[in-house]
Amino acid sequence: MSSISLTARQERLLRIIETSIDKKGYVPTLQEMAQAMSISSLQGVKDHLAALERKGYIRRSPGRRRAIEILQRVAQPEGNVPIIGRVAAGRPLLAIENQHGSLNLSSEFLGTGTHFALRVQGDSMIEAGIQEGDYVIVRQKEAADPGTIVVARLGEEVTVKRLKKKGKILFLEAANPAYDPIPLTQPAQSASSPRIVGIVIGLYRDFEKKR
Amino acid sequence: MSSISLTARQERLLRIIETSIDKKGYVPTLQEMAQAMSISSLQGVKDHLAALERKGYIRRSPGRRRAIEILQRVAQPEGNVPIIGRVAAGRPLLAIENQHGSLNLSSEFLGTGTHFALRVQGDSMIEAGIQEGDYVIVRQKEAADPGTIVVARLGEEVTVKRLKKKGKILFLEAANPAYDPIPLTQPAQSASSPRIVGIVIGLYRDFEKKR
DNA sequence: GGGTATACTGTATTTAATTACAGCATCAGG
DNA sequence: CCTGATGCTGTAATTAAATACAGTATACCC
Repeated sequence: MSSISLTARQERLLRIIETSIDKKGYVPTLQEMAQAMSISSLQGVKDHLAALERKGYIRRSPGRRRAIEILQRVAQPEGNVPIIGRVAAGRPLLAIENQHGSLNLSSEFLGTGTHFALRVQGDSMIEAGIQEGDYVIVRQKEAADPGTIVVARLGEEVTVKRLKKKGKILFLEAANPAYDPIPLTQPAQSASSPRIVGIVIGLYRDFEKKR
Repeated sequence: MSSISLTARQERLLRIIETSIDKKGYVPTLQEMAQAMSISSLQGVKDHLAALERKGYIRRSPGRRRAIEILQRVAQPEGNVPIIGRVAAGRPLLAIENQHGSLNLSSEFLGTGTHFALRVQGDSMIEAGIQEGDYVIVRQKEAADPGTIVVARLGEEVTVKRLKKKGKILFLEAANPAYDPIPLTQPAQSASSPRIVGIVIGLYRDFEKKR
């Protein structure tokens, strides 16, 4: 899945082309790309395109107008949620380590913010209707309201829990009574203390292939 | 949501443009459209484009090449699942009456066939982890294997049930024991007898806005 | 039965957009 | 310190593709 890396300018150009296709439905002209890149000469754009083609990100049809096909995207298209295999415990943002594919949801379901999907392991949320193997759709956020189902990081582990408030202390509670609630210090006192990563806004279950 | 209807030829041209954008990422030329439509003159294509623009389906930028923006699609893009409000009891295929939006899923989750999404009403499948308000993703099919969760039509009603086999007779069984199993005659004897509409291949739950 | 929309054929013209050519500056690697 | 890649400027030439113009035929509506 890894591929030849792009320079900053090359990546910017590819993003410009991707955006135009997503928003308008057609490929921009060299002139438009030059303007968007603040380049006064078309040759500069051509050079970047040649580099993108050489690196396997696009395919051009020489001579023909508007004929740039994108083979490999750099930006996620709108509504595309990456499915994450493992979540790294780096601070302050999550590093998306293994991307196991993607789920596409209409933006009316997503709302604003950065989203990712996570495969649920274990049965800790079975009473909330979340089963093992389900994909939870998560919006990245460091804070949440009590009652919300959140994704939290506990050391190296990432779990799905319900946020509860007892008195003035917030707890991460599993829907399964076999698990003990975990107190949440807020703001987090150390790098290793429990931390909210995001809130669960959706769930997808695949009845066919339980991969 | 209703719009000015297209003639057969106009609709075909719009589909050709949509397909090119979906598959290649760019708009076809008039020459390519003419070839795909089996028209030898470009003027014929231009006339159709003018009609499509007049009816509000596309927007063109006069003089500029490749500049056709689609404002209203006729074909669902790949992976797009319409959310159905009501399912008409017409035979033999379902008539999609009210479209309440759409859900977009990567084709790796969908597989082949015609799909739609349905909002679950009632708690008849609560023990299978399907809750009221969930969207079930359905692949249209008239037959299913025992054990599968299916969508079936019972008179004017459409319900989600599990297909069970007892001896040689197939039953539609709710996961909730409060409901009685319904025997399924196969093949269906009359227009009003229970009929399988499709199989549930996925489920989406929205935790945010319970619309 | 005249007016308007659809659905084309065929050729000529124009131009939007790509390509070509000639150069220059910077930086990293061997 | 030479070589190759990146990252540009600027002008001229070329051409892919849209436009323009002139017709033809059918069908429907008032």
